[in-house]
Amino acid sequence: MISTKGRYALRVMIDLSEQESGVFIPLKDIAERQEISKKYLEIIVKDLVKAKLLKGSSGKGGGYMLCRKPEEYSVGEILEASEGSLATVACLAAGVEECPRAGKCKTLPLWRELDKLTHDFFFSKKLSDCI
Amino acid sequence: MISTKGRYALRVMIDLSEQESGVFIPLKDIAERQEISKKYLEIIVKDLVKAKLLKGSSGKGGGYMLCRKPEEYSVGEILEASEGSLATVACLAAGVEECPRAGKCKTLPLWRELDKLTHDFFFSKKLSDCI
DNA sequence: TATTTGCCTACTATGTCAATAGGTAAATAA
DNA sequence: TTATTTACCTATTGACATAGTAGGCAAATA
Repeated sequence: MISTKGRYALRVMIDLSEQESGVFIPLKDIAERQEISKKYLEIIVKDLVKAKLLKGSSGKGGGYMLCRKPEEYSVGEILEASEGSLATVACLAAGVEECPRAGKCKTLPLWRELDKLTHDFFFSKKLSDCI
Repeated sequence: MISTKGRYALRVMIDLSEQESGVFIPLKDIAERQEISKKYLEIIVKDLVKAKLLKGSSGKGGGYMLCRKPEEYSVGEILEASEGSLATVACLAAGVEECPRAGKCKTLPLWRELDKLTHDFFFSKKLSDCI
């Protein structure tokens, strides 16, 4: 289940794609257009900046700006930056030591298949496909 | 993210598929084979019984039994019975009033597409495919 | 009647989600 | 220089879900 963090992150990125490129857009404006609390968005854009998907500038005339063109972002990397992991089951999340039952687990192949399906979906989809 | 409830439910159903059909299998045996706490499994099989995927019988010689042949169960109905909903985003969960932004939401088509993708995956996959 | 099994209610510890609150730092314009 | 605007930082909170545990009652069989 994709949480509000991931969904809002995607909406922020889409919102920025629709604004004039090359200028910093204040978070306040994005929050108003998207009808999302600015305070909460601060948390979300922080992750996006950390992942180098956005850059921010303080002070008057500041705000946030895309680092690349919309067609150069995959939806997957945006969601991964905000959600942390897109794994569909805990056993397949990155940085988790392998389950001792993995060898005999009858369900693992199913989860791997699902994981690949959603991963391919998210990473083939571009931000520009959402405008 | 599929939780332990759904994952364990599937393992119980697979386990039963591998036992002699037509006889009741005690939950204690399933719990030992699957290395899952019997107490926790009680909660899980209760949902499966309620959804008519399993039938239970009390007393000596009792236990749980499949209601149909393994090829007649989809993985989707098993997961839905234990997880409650397989919706990938809150906005698409059953019984939720439509978001007021639905008409102009740029992300909704993406979530619908994802939801269809996973739904089709889960419901085309049969229990017999997991043995 | 004893034993085995399912079935029922209640409880709990931990963590995540979805925010809110209240500041500091940086940049610009008057 | 000063006021204003903006990002950026840490901390806190209430509600809920997750992943179980505990202890018993009811039913069926040997």
